[in-house]
Amino acid sequence: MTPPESCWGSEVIMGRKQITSKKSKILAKARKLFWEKGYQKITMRDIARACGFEPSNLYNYFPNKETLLYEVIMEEMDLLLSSIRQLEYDRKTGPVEQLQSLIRSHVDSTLRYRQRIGLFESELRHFSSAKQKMLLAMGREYDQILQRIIRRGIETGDFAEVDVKLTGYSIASMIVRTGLWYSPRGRLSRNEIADGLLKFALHGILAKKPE
Amino acid sequence: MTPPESCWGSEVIMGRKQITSKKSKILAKARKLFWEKGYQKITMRDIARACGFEPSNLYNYFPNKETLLYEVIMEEMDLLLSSIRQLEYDRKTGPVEQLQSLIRSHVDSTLRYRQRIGLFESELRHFSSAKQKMLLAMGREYDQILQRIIRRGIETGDFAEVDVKLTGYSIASMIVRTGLWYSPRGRLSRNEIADGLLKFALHGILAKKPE
Amino acid sequence: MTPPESCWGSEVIMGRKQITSKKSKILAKARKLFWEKGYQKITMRDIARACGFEPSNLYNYFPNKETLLYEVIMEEMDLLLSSIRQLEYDRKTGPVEQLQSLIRSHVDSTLRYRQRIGLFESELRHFSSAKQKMLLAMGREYDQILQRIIRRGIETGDFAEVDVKLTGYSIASMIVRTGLWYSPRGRLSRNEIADGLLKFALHGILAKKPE
Amino acid sequence: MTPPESCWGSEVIMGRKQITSKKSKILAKARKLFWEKGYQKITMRDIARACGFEPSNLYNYFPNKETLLYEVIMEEMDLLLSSIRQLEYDRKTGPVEQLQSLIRSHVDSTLRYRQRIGLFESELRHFSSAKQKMLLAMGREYDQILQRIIRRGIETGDFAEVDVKLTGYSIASMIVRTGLWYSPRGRLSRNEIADGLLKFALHGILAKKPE
DNA sequence: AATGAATGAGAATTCATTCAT
DNA sequence: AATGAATGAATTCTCATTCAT
Repeated sequence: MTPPESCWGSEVIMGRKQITSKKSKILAKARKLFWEKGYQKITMRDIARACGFEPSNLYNYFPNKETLLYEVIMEEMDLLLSSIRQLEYDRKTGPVEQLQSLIRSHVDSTLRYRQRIGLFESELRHFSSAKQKMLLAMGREYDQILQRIIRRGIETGDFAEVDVKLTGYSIASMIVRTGLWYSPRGRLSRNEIADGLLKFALHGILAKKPE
Repeated sequence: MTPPESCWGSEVIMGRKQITSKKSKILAKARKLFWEKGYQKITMRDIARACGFEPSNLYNYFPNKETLLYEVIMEEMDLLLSSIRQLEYDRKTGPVEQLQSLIRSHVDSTLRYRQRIGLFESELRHFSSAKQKMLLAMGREYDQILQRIIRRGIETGDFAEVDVKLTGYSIASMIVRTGLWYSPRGRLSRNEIADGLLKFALHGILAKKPE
Repeated sequence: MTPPESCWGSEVIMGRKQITSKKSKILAKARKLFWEKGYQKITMRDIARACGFEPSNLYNYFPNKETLLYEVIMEEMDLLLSSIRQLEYDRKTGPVEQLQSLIRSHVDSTLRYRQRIGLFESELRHFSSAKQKMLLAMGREYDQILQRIIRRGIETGDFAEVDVKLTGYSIASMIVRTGLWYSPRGRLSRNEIADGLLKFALHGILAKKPE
Repeated sequence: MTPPESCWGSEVIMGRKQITSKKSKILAKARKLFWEKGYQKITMRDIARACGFEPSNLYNYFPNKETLLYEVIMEEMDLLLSSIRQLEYDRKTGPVEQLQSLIRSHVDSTLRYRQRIGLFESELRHFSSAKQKMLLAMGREYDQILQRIIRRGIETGDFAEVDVKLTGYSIASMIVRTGLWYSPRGRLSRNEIADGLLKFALHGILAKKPE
């Protein structure tokens, strides 16, 4: 899975398109259901029914339920990471713009499917340790990218001397949990949310006291 | 629920048979387990074993597993709310101090039991609608208190004209998710975390440009 | 229990009145519940609650649930039998009047508590064989009395030469199942039902062809 | 439900996979057990064992135990009704013959499986109200047919002016409860029972007084 | 006479999964 | 690729009952 360069890679490239395209259809249905109700509450039957066939057929595509969840999460993380990886080595744009870019990508990724938080965090313990490692690695990569941006900002003098980790976690947390209250028909659009979060992350809440 | 004087009050009162003591012992065990592994993964047998008796005995105290979870969450929310409710009507201390106080209470409440996020959010749908309403009401009360502090800060000119809701949610999110990475033996103490979050919430990440 | 002569005997006679009176209060509550919902659906807790105390206390009066049912049934059968036993040896009244008397007693006994049939028949297999024997004996006694009336009627020439058993069972069946549809506020009173059944049992449904 | 031609019809039809055959085998086993011991005493394990597989497999055919019972009863009622429905519109045969026909059908239906009364009546409250309605409707249909025969008999002058409902219920009751005492090796055959009941229903018990 | 705590046996049901076809 | 039949392990929950007090 998870080709290094592009999140689209794996399924479009090759000859046996159909298998993979079927797989990704299942993944899409499963993703939706997992987000809506949570991994544990969704049964293989639910997923199969959503796909229009019988549960046993799922096992022609995925060895078990856990793997299904694993691939759902991987695909998502992959998507997110591939959209922010570039920031790491991009020396042209300043830290503020980088942060803005990361927040936008992450907000988008988060709010595309919403309704639940923690598909990642709260189900992590279901996985075999090999898969846990993979997932944690991707989580860490995200954290690294964000922290690197912060660190660079401090170096350039754009950012204050904050606790890098704490700040990184805080920013990520603000973003992830937008999924809890966001509604497509709500007061704020995704972009407005992203901008609002950026503003808060940059300036905090305090009024600028005029000297 | 909310005992009038102290959060420990109700069960310490002596004379009669400390009605709650057995129930609250069970709740304590259940709380620990739920936080550690998540509601779904914990069985009634697990809880009973932790209590030193057989599963069926649990049903002498709680009509079902859901109610057990409900009471665990209620107790926690109750504790948190009772420690920040006062802030609402406190006109003596300024918004910054109020925010500080709220963050400290919430961080403490969050990190007392840790290891899992979303015992509240992610399990909400298990509940009967009556219980959902109660829990949501408590969630809303928390939000109201936090937002009122922000609003007041804007009125007094201490805070900038931020989006009150978005900011409130963001602050809460930062706090709640500290549970994911906090470790009692980690680099940062609870107080340091609370202070770090406050600082970030107040000033954001941007360096103060000297005019 | 079940003293040979009178159905009132056991509890009124003696010194330790209170125990027995309490017992019979419990029996009364249990009877009502058993008739309403059936033996299996009624729990000891249901009965205890109806009596205003805790389940464990029931065991101070009855060794187990089965015995409770047993005594409920016995009391009822006893009542019915004691009101028809006399008919057997009564040579003064004719068979028609005897049949009338039996039907009235049985209809009354049946419709006092209604809503369910077969408290007797359908739960019979729950009992230990000793109790089964007792209950069957009482059932047989009822059958004997009814069949004796029929037989005597045939001898006197009042009744036609019917199959005694089949006819006896049929009459009893008609009576017992009135409980299924009888309502205190229905079109027919208990007496009208009893009279209707008697009339049907006597003349059948055929019109009298005038010769 | 009611197969058009014969009560065996639906499952014998070949070509496809005899969809019902497996279900109806289970129903047959379940029917036998329910009649023998009663709904409540029979466990899903009992039924599964009788079928030669594990309990969980039952749930591939019936969503729950209640539905199993429901289908057992429906099948039986259906069979009975389809054998007497025709009587309603048959103007050629007189009321006496119609009554005879109904009694025979019902006695047969009742004594095919015996040993218990009230699989219908006494378990009615287990059902969801939708199912209760269906079952009650079938019960009412039976009552209607029987009462219509009686009413017509009165109109033609064959029957006396009896209370139609009371008489209908009485006849049905006599029949239903034959199940309690009938034995295949007993003194009376099914036909003799049916004839005896008919005779009793027609003439009652009174001797014909010669004028 | 009454109760609270506890239990053990068992019940229905769920569900991921296997496997032959 | 797809399915129907079957399973086994687990899980929640029920309930009569016991027993010390």
